[in-house]
Amino acid sequence: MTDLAAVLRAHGRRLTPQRRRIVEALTHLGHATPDGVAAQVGADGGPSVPLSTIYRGLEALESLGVVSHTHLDHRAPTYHLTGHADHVHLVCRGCGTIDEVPASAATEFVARISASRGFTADVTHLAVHGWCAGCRP
Amino acid sequence: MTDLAAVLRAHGRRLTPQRRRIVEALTHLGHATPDGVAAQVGADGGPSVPLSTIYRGLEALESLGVVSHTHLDHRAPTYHLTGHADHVHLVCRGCGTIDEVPASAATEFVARISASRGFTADVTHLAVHGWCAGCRP
DNA sequence: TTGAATGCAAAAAATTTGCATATTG
DNA sequence: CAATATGCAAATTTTTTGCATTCAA
Repeated sequence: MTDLAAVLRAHGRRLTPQRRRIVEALTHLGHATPDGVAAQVGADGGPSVPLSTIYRGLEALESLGVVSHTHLDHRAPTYHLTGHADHVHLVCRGCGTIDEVPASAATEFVARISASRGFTADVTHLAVHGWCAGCRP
Repeated sequence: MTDLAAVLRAHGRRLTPQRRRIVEALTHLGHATPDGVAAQVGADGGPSVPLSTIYRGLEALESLGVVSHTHLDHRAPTYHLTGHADHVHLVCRGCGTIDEVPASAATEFVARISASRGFTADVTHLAVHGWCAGCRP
C-alpha cells in the first residue's frame, strides 16, 4: 500500500514497518481490540511489537482516518480499517451474539438526523444493542 | 420508589441504601460514568461509597434492567436509568460535542432490522458517531 | 437467622507516558 | 540531518476480587 505511506507522509507522519503490520493485522482480522491486534501482529512472523506501539500506531492511523473504532461490547474498543465493508453490528444483550446488517439499513435514519441537526453520521460499524430473535424478551 | 425494592426482591436481591443512592444519583445526573456516580453519591450528604460498591451496584441494577449503559466516548461507560427519556446521542468526532435527538428518529431503522433479522433493537441512548454541522469534513 | 451486600485493601487489567535510541523521509 | 517512532520500563487509570463484617428481609 504505497497509498498508506502517502497518507501518512501528507501529514508529516511516517510509515514504519510496525504500522504496516498493524494495518495488515486489521485487514486480516476485520475487527480487533488493541490486544488482538498485538496478538495478530506478533503472529505474522515478525518480531513482537509492544502494546504501547500498537496503541500509538492505532491512534496515529485513526487520526488520519485510516482506521476507526467502536465499542461492540462492554469494555473493548474494537478497531477496523475505515474502508472495511460498511455494516452495523447488532449486539444481543441476552446471548452476546453479534450479527451484522448492511449500513444501508440506516440510510433513512442517517438522512433524518442530517436534516434535523446537520449531523453527518458515520454508521459504519455502529453498534446497536438489543435482543436477537432467540432472546427477545 | 417501593417499586425499586420490589424489583430487587423479586430476584432475591436487596435494596440497600447504597443502591438507593446510586439510583438517585442517576436520576439527578441523567448519565454518568461509575466514577461520576460515585462523586454524586458522595455529594448527596451521606457517607462516601467505595467504587467497588458502585460497580457492583450498577452491575446488579443493570442485570435487573433498572439501569443500562452505553459508550458515549472512547473509554467511558456511561450509565443511565433505563426509564430515562429515550434519545439517541450524536457524538462529534471533531469537537466531541454530544447532541441528542429523540429515539423516534430511528423508528424506521429499528423496524427494518426487526423485519430482516428479528432483532429487537434498543436505541435508547444509542451513540452515533460522526461530525456535527461545524466539523463536517 | 441467613444469605446478600458492603468496605477495605490488594490484585488485575487496560492505557498512557518518559526517555534514550533507532529510523524514516 | 532532523524530526518522528520505537522499545522498555514505570506510572496511571479503571475495574475486579477476596474476605471478614454488617445488614436487609
